[in-house]
Amino acid sequence: MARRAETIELAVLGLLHEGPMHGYELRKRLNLMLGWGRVLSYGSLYPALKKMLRADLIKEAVATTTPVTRRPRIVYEVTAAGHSEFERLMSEVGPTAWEDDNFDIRFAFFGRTDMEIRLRVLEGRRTRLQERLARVQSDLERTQAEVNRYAEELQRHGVESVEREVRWLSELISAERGETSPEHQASTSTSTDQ
Amino acid sequence: MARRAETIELAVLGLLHEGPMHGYELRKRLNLMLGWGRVLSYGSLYPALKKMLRADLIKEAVATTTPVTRRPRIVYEVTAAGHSEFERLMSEVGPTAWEDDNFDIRFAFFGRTDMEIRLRVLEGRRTRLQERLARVQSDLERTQAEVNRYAEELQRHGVESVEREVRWLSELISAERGETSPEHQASTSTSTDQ
DNA sequence: GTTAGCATGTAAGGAGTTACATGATTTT
DNA sequence: AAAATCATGTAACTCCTTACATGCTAAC
Repeated sequence: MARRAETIELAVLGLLHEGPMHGYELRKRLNLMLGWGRVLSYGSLYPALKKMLRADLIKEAVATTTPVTRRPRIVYEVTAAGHSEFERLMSEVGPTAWEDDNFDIRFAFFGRTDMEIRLRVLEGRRTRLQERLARVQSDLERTQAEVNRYAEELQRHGVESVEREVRWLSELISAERGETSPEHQASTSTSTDQ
Repeated sequence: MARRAETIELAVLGLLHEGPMHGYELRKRLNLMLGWGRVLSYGSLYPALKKMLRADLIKEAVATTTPVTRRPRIVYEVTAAGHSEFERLMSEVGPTAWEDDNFDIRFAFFGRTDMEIRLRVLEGRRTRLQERLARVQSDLERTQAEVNRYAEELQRHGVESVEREVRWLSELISAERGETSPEHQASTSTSTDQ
């Protein structure tokens, strides 16, 4: 269960919000968006689209810009029900929102949620990562395992990566709180730890 | 297929090399080792152990240190065949060795391979990540997608993370080559796939 | 004219999680 | 005494990837 089915649903709904799209394009955009790891396969996307069609979350539409010469492509757009579903999914706060695979796609569509939700999700994720760090720390203490040089280096790099993400989240959180205007730049060098 | 079956096999073989262990402990050690993401469930580990038993890669052994009072635990140790299999898996160079999920566990057991193999795997992974960066770069150029602020920030953070891992790999490669200088050079050539 | 990319699907199968079952031992 | 953790499994189910199948279109 690398990604829960809901994640791809949310992603499709979110992307389709930008305008009608067909499957192939949807896949490209998705892989660009969260392509830091596995890519989504057609065998996964097309059935998902069919399922969403049946659930009336999306509907087929005519590709207006398609020249007559081109093979007719099936273009999807969001229905009213799909829009509600998107809103519902995006306003979820709780583990599902900040677990590894779900967080990214939610974050990408943060522009369409309230700041209150954004803050809760960002803080939730940060807490999650900090718990993870604490757990590894305590596990390491009680395990007298003869760790070799490489395993140790891997551990160190892992910890550093997570700590880095925690700092990133902290910066985003203070940015959210600091500026009420949505026009601020996120890449400030505020070194607010945690 | 978050992790290919071979990965858990390699991990078990590698851990068992440190001495006999039972399932529960194996799982804990494994999750500590690569716990930056999903944890391995029992429903996954125990069947894998059974399968490895049948394949004669591991065998049950008596838990020598178990007090009589304790419930007898099934302790596994590596067979000769298991040892060969470990060697075989560890000397693989090629995509399977440097894909996301496989790389970590291989790296953790680097202490038990030749430097030649280590260098090839490290370089292979670095090339992989660099290709990924290049691909995202070029995809971004040809996509005029109206990326919102948050999606952009996510992208930026992703790129930075990968770039960071590339630097890490470069440092490790230099270290392997005996160049103990903390600074890494951009020199590289070997990217031959296999 | 042939390769590469566009475009849409289906079927089989693998891998692994969740939930279920059960019970011992240690810690609070 | 209760709660946590140790300890070992199985069955059902979900999700996803791989491989297959098909055909168009742009570029070289």
